[in-house]
Amino acid sequence: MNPTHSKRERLTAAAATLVHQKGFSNTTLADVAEMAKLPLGGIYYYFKTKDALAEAVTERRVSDIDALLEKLDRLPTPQARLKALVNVWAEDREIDALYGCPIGSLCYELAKGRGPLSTVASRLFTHLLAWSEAQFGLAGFTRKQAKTHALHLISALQGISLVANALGDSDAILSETRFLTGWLDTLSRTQKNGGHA
Amino acid sequence: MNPTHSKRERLTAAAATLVHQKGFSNTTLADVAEMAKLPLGGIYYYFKTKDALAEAVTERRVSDIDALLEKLDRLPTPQARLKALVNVWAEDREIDALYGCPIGSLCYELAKGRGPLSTVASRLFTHLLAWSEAQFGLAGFTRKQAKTHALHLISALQGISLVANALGDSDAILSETRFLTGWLDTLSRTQKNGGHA
DNA sequence: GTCTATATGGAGATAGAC
DNA sequence: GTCTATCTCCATATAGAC
Repeated sequence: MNPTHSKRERLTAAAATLVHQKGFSNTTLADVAEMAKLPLGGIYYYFKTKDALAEAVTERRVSDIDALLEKLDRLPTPQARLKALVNVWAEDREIDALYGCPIGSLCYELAKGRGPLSTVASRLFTHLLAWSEAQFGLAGFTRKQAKTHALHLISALQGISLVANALGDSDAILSETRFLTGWLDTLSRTQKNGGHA
Repeated sequence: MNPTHSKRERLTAAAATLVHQKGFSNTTLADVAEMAKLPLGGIYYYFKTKDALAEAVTERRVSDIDALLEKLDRLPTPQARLKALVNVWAEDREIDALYGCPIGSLCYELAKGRGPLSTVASRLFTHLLAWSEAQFGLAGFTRKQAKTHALHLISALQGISLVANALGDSDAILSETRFLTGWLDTLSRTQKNGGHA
């Protein structure tokens, strides 16, 4: 509605895309302005500094995660939800092999040197981990087991994105997501009271 | 011996440390010169460009990996070697939680945008994966299983480094390395002809 | 609110004395 | 081979007209 919000939205969207593809340091405000079809100086009405733009991009990623998890919450069982999360990586394998996971690569870059920004970035993982941990809990695992399994799952997804990106090989992601799906199945079978949400 | 090599060595060592701590983009040649106790201009006698320095850092990491794997090769069984690899991450957990895995964070950064440099960086993972795959093969797995397991292992180690770095939590690395060690034990037990190198 | 023009600083890279 | 001084470019950021 408000044209102000529309431009701000275009800026964060353009920045999110460019940061994913080229990294934050390699992305110039001129790049962002061009993709958002705004003059360079126009950015500063919406964002005082480049770091403020990075923060907006991070917030946007947090929203993406929250929206995804809400969608997954509609599935009937925790096992189905966890497998659906894994499946998101399988579906995004081509773009992740090209540019890495948008969350992981952002966190890794923002963690270097910048104090305040890295704090915001860490929220991306606390959300994912808390949700996964909750699912494992609902599936009947103890709190400790749920925590360990959630950490393993999210780490594996982040790691395969990084490795596949380094190798430029999207099939690696497919291999690992199949492995993780199998692991989740095995866990369900091992459980006594297997997964009634 | 040659004082030239000594300075070149000091430069790559300083660059490797700084790139790990602050990232490649955030590291200036002035930083490197200062840490290596050389004047800024002196760098250009050894490295024509900043990218050439990045390449030297990457080569250095490749050497580190090769030396590590050679050391692990002296262990009696493939299971012992794989568990020892995991243990390296457990031992390095404090520094990895602070700055991320030196290999993974370097690859992620160099993969963004730079064509030629990312190729060199990918060698870091091809070495690690080939070695791990060989160990799983020696442990009695089929080629396909060995490939899958190697990818899972290296991904998990990379992923936990990334997540622990984002959270600033070295205990996360400890949790995951314990999990992986347990997984390797389970694999051995599942195998019929368990692991005679 | 939006745009143009410009200031400022910093980082990579070079020239050239020694 | 080594060091000092400097150049140039470019990216962030600002000033100020409209």
